[in-house]
Amino acid sequence: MRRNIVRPTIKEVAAMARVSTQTVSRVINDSLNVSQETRIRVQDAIEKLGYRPSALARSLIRRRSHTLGVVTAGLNHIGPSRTLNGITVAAKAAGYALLLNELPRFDSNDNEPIFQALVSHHVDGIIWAVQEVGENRRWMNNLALDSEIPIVHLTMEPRENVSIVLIDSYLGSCMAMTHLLDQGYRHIGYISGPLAWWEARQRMKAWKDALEEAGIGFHDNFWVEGNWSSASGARAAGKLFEQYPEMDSILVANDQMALGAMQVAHQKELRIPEDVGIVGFDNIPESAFFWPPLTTVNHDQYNLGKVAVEEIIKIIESGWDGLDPISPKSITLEPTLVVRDSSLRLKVFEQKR
Amino acid sequence: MRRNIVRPTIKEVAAMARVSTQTVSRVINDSLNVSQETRIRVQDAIEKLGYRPSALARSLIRRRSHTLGVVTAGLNHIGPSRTLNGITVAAKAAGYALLLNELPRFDSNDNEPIFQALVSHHVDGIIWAVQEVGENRRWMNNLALDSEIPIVHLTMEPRENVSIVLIDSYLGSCMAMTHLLDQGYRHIGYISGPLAWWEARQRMKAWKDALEEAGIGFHDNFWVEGNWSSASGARAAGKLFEQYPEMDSILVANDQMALGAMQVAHQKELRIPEDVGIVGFDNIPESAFFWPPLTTVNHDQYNLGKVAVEEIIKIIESGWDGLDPISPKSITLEPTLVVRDSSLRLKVFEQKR
DNA sequence: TGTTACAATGTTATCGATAACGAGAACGAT
DNA sequence: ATCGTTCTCGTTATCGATAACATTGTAACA
Repeated sequence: MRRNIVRPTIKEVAAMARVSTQTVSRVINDSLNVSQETRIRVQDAIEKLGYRPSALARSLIRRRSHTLGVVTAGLNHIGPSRTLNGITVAAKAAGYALLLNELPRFDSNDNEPIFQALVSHHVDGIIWAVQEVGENRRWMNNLALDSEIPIVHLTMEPRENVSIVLIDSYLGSCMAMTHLLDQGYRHIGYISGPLAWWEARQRMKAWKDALEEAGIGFHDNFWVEGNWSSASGARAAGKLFEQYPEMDSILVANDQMALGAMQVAHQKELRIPEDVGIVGFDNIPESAFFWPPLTTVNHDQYNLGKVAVEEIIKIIESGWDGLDPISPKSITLEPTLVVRDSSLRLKVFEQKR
Repeated sequence: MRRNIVRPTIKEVAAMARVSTQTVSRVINDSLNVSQETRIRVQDAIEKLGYRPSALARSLIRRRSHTLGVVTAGLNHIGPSRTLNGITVAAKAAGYALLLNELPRFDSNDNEPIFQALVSHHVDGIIWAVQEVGENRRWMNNLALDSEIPIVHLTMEPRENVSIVLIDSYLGSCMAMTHLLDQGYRHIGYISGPLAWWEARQRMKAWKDALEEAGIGFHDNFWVEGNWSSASGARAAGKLFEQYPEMDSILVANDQMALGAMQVAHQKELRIPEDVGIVGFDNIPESAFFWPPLTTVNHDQYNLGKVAVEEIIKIIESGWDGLDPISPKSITLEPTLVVRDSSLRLKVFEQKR
């Protein structure tokens, strides 16, 4: 019953225009060697039938799909979905379709099936938009390096012979620390993301290094590990206030945990930023409306996705045009610091004077 | 230089196993009529060559792609991406691939190109995961109704002969209003989403109806229109406090705007919930950690996506198996109310006693 | 013993397009 | 008049697989 109305194929167009399918193909591909007369006849037929070429058939014969595979994880979090947003926009601008895959967990390492699925769809390139967590890059050793299909990875530790795009989290944390020290905070606690995450380790290392450099030194009581969620941020803050009573500020590895920490501070009737300064990381849109507004490191995940697409398309098209192959490299994007009230202790003091 | 390592095809497997390609095809498709001996020889060859069938070639000959087109918008917002999350999980469970498309704006109506692109990729079905906003469903009149390809729409006004999955926002607002009235609030202001959105109109209508029903009545001073952002929520709350001084509570059409409203309340040194109760909508994960924690309507967008996929697969497979076609219908999911401190005025009064 | 049935396999056509090659016409050069 | 070019268009092979049909061999049955 269904499928009465079948999409017209190139054959029907050819029949209607009384030419061969090859000539129709020439018309839709803007080949020069078609007479004006014939071209118009074919275009009329196309118009009348509502014909659109099949991307599938084209991909097969041209051995080029103009499709990118995207592998992501945790789309229920805002970070990965902002990156995906950047990917969709850049892909559309470049005329590529996207085949989307989401891993069940961030640290999933059983990725050969996904890889195979993408290959079987003849994608021209793959964007592996999954953070490096635990052992979730081990599959690369067996598989991808000798693969003929280009891959760009997001947010993983730079390696030889791999294309990577990432945001410099270490730098972001440094900027946050400089700011806190400038504001006169000296007892700066830290709430980390899960240390299985490469990026969490980067962010934490910068905090530690900055403490050492400032001559403050480091102690295990100064920090607690969370799991990125607001709930874990709240728990971590609770522990920190207990184990580090002199603490006058907290650097937090993401905004959600910072929100949890702020809630705890409110419950303890501590004033932010006078009694405790708070700085987050990521600059989620809501953070400007936390109470008080949160100082945070702006981490442009949209742009991360966009740059990754641009890079992989460069790689694909260079290979296709027979140009010199682009050698794999890491591209590092820089974060910026967004200063808001949650850490502006000096401003409050001034106002009180 | 690149593409030395070409994927093996069924022909190479056939050659290595000394059988016809048809027999290889039988083996990979678990056909019964293959001798044990041959089957093993073929499987060995497959193994040795690392052969995987081409999804592209299969889609073409089988006239079935096992691919769904997904059209979304605003992936930088958490709502759409949670829905997408549900879509990816359900699609993977059912063995379908996803072709992703993101509209440049929520109210984009120039959708024929996107539709054509999906059709040209031979998707088996389309999930139109874009809210109904402004005129963004007008394209359906021209195009989709006589199309042979099944479509499921998310969150749009129920219509005849269209498959729709939606969450009952009207009901959600009603639940919120009942709760506020129970808590003794009588001057309930409203911050709406942009009224070009069908869902925003639903949410608002329930507020209005509940006011009338409670005998409180309605005045234009009682509400302000926002644009879903926290910033607009803050602006709206500012206006409301001015134009509606007796206001003792605000129902807000989403959590982000509620956050903005709470910030304004803090700035005015109003106590929440004693001086002003606040209820949001959506239950974003952060809302449990606002200060105070936000009462809100839980809107399961993950499930929305999941149900949509299950529904479209039912439709696709019924058509494919020649079963009775499933007639288009609306599926309505129910929200729930999550009560937290921002609206619990009675509890605070009790504690003070 | 011939007929039938079925299991196991191969051959050819097909999905919807393009690549590769070829052929006729028009034209100018020799 | 012959030849080579160029333009226009058609024919055949191909991408990587499966559908549809054909063929062979063997066991079972009348």
